[in-house]
Amino acid sequence: MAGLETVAGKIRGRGYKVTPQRMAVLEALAAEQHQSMDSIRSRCPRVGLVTMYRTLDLLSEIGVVRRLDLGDGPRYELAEDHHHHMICESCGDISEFEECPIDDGPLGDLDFEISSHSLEVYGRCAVCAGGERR
Amino acid sequence: MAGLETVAGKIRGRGYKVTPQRMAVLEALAAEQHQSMDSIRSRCPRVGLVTMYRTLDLLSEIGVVRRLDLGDGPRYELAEDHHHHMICESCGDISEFEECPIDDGPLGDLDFEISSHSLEVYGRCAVCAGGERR
DNA sequence: GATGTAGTTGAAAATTTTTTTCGATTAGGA
DNA sequence: TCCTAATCGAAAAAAATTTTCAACTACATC
Ligand SMILES: [Zn+2]
Ligand SMILES: [Zn+2]
Ligand SMILES: [Zn+2]
Ligand SMILES: [Zn+2]
Repeated sequence: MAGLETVAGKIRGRGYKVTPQRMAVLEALAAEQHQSMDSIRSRCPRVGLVTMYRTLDLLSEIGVVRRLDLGDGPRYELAEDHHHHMICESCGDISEFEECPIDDGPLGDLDFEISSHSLEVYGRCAVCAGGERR
Repeated sequence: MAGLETVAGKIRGRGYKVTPQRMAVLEALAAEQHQSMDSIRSRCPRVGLVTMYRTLDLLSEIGVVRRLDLGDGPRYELAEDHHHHMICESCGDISEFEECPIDDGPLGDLDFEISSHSLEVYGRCAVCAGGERR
């Protein structure tokens, strides 16, 4: 995982200040991927709600954090490695996978300059799919 | 495009009633894909806000409508054909493409039972990319 | 066509989520 | 140590979504 030191440097590099609140949010994010606002908040009760919103905005802007829209409210995660999500519609579990069909085999001629993308698959996780043999 | 008659049948088939409000929302949706709540509402001013929310929920539930999360607020579109979206971060234009890397080449072993997926690409549309040769 | 009823509607109010204000506080350079 | 622009957060405002509940209506049945 990219040390928080590195992130601090990125923040300063952009002319922003490294504050205890920002570091607290980063640590909260480092504890677990794709957390909801409430989850993050409960991990750093000292950080005010407004600051929370602003911090997540700022971190997203400088590319350190990624905001996700997985169906229920917004979620956030550290934008370390590129990956995609599998959302279990049965138990709500969210897991990740690295394989990327977009990077692997480029799309045909879309006449569009792609800078990023997101891919989510919905269905049932291994546990919920139960013992049912494939 | 799947006639609205068909949809009416699907609504009745699920035990729901076909009301003027529901048909009005469907017609509004048929006018244009991926519309925001406001856009849909302006196309059927007679339908109350609460009914609007409930109708979109119901239509999503029976699979007639697809709710999209493309960055700005939620958007809705008729779930006719399978396709994906290209969102221009410069002008905000949203366009579609049929090519589907997930259906084409299945993902590796994910140990996950996929029932649906969504894929969005962000970047600059042809217009915004300007004359810049590839 | 008239009747009964469960499903539906929407105004108002309650909640929840996000943004704006603005005076007090602070990180970090000089 | 000083200074100042950046930041913080309580409070209020605004926006988005949901709940209530009494009146209304689609439609199956008679
Ligand atoms: Zn993730
Ligand atoms: Zn990818
Ligand atoms: Zn679309
Ligand atoms: Zn697809």
